Amino acid sequence: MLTIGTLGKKTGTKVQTIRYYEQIGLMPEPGRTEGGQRRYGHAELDRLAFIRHSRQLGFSLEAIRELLDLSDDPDRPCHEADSIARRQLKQIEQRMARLEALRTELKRMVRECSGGNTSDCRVLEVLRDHSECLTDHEDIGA
Amino acid sequence: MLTIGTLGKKTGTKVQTIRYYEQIGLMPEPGRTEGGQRRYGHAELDRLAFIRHSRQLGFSLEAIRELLDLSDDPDRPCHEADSIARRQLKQIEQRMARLEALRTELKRMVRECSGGNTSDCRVLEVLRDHSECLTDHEDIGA
DNA sequence: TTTGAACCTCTAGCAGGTAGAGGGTGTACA
DNA sequence: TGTACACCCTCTACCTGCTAGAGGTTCAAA
Repeated sequence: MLTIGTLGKKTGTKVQTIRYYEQIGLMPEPGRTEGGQRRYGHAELDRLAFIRHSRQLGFSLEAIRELLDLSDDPDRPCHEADSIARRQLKQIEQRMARLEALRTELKRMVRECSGGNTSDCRVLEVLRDHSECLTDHEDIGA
Repeated sequence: MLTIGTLGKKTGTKVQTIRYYEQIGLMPEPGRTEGGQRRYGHAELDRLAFIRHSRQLGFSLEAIRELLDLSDDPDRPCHEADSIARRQLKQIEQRMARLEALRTELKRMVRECSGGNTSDCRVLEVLRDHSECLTDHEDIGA
């Protein structure tokens, strides 16, 4: 039987985060000692490892919830899991494209910096003048 | 004199967001009509455009606060603004590298999906088994 | 003058946690 | 058996960067 702290160490998760996952129903309510402390078994360790790995791949908690539901039911067809993963891949590719555009603009800004005073700083100037901006950024999220 | 709605349209900012920027001290308290409605001039329009453009380049509100302080003082040396921009560029390059690694792993997952049942789904299997994971993801942020 | 779009404040909510207060538990060691 | 102290508990509030809605007021065109 594992304490919450041990579980946290084994999976690289903060104790508070494990309790948070329990609160939102992603982790089950574990058994308790007489004194009320949580004790976990292997099933919970596996489940938490699954969650953490999925988070590291950028899946949202909602997507992970779906994936966990799927993996609880071995007879459901695989394409649902596959399509969640594809969706995730697409999101990541979109984010990368966006970051690529930002990188180009920032590089240009930095390259053109004169090293003088802020009054003729290229960085500030570029930020002030949106019309020089080549990229169209619809939304701001990372 | 511009209403808050007009300012919002000109800069692509929601009205609530402008009020939020005022609340956190990023935008100044503007003049008001007798009835209490906000009215803006050109200085505020420029300032908001600066903020929005910086946000679109991924700068945090704190970084923008620094940049605005710098640009308010034309005699300060430029290298502070330059280093904020370089920091931002670095962050973006780190994020891109991270996303690149995730993309590789997700692509592998999706490619290997059998199309059968979840019981032998490659996607779920990979998520369950962290040891197959080639990348080391320190933190999860986007 | 009337209509109705746009404005006002205030509070609460989103993701995905993190931090701290104030107190209880479990166990190793003497 | 006592005691130290690391770890656990709940609860609440905070973080970023907004967004939504309730309930009410103002402005400007027709």
